[in-house]
Amino acid sequence: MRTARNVREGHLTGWRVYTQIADRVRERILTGLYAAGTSLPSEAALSAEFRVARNTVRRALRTLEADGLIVTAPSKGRIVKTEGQEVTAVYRYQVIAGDLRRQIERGDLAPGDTVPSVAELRWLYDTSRNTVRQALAELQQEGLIMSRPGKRRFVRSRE
Amino acid sequence: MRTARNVREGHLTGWRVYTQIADRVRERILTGLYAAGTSLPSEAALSAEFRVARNTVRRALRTLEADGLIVTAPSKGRIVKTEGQEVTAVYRYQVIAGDLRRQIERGDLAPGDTVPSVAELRWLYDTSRNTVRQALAELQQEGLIMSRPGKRRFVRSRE
DNA sequence: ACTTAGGGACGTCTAGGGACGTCTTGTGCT
DNA sequence: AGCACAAGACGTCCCTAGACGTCCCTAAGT
Repeated sequence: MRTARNVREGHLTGWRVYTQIADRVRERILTGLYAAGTSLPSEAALSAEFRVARNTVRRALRTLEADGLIVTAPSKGRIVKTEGQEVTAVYRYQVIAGDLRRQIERGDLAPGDTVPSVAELRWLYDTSRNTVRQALAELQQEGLIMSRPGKRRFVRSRE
Repeated sequence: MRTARNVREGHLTGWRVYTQIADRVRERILTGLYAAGTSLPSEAALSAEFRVARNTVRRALRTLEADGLIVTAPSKGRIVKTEGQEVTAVYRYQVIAGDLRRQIERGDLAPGDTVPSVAELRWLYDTSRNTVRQALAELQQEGLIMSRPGKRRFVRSRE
C-alpha cells in the first residue's frame, strides 16, 4: 500500500494513454496547428478523434494546463496561451461589462447619464439580448448603474 | 365626456383601428384560416402585417380573448380555442412532467424505482436537455423524485 | 380632459445548443 | 490493492432566439 504512494510523481514509464495524447496535442500547439489565442477542439471532439474516454482526454489536458500551455474556460473551451500574456475577459458579456465600466470610471458616462439601451448594445456588439442583459446585470450588481421599467438605465451617482 | 362612456360596448362606429383588426382576425378564425388548436401569428407578425403598433394589436387580441375565441400562453403565443374544450398542458415540459407524474401515481414507477435518464427522455420526446430538466425539476420540487450526482434519479417513497 | 395610436425600453418565460465540472460504477491490467 | 480507462449520469454556465407582459411617454383626434 505504500509502494506506489512513495513513488515520486515524475518517473513513469510512459505507457499511459493520456500522456501520449498530451504529447500529441502539445506537438500541435508547438507547431502552430493550434495557434495561440485560438480554441482547442472540445473534449468531446478530442475523445472522438483519439477514440478514448472523455476522462482520459481530461487527464491529458490537465497536464498541458499544468505546463502553462493552455487555459481552460468553463462553458467556452480551452484556449492556447499567448506568449506571456494573461487571458482576461474570456466571455462576451465580460467584454461588454468591462467596456462600459471603463467608460463610467473615466467619466465618459457621468452619474445621471443614460446608458446605451439593450437594443443599441446588441447592435454595437452584435450579440444576443441575454448576453447584453448579463453584462448590464453585472454592472447593476456592482452598483454602477440602475434601471427602472419603461425607461432607460442610468449611471448611479457615486457614494 | 360621457358620450363615449355611455355607449354600450357593441355598436361602435368602427373607426377605431383595433376593432377593425379584431374583426379581421375573428373572421380568419371563423372561416378556419386560423384553425382551432393552432397558433395565431405572433404580435410582431401581426403588427407588421397590419402596419400598426404592437400595442394596437394587443388591444385587438385582448377583445378576442374576452370573446373566448383564443387563449394566450406567455412565451408561446395565442392559440385558437377548440369548441368547448379546456386547453391544458400548454408547454412541452408540462407534458413530460405530466406523463411521468401519471406513471408514478399509477404505480408504473414505484418508489425506489429509477427514473428515465435525461438522455432517454430527450430521445423519447425529441426535445432539448433544458426542457427535460425543467420537467424533472418540477417533479423534484413536488417531492416525487430525487436526484444525486453521478447516479440516476429515483422515485421517492411516499410519506 | 380623455381616448386612441405609436413607439421605445425593460422584464420574464420557454426552448434549444455547446462546453466544462463532478461523481459513480464497472473492467482490466499490474 | 491500486491505477488507468471506459461509460454514463447529473450539474452548471454561456449563448442565442422568440413570445408575451409591463411601463412610460408623446402625438393626434374627439
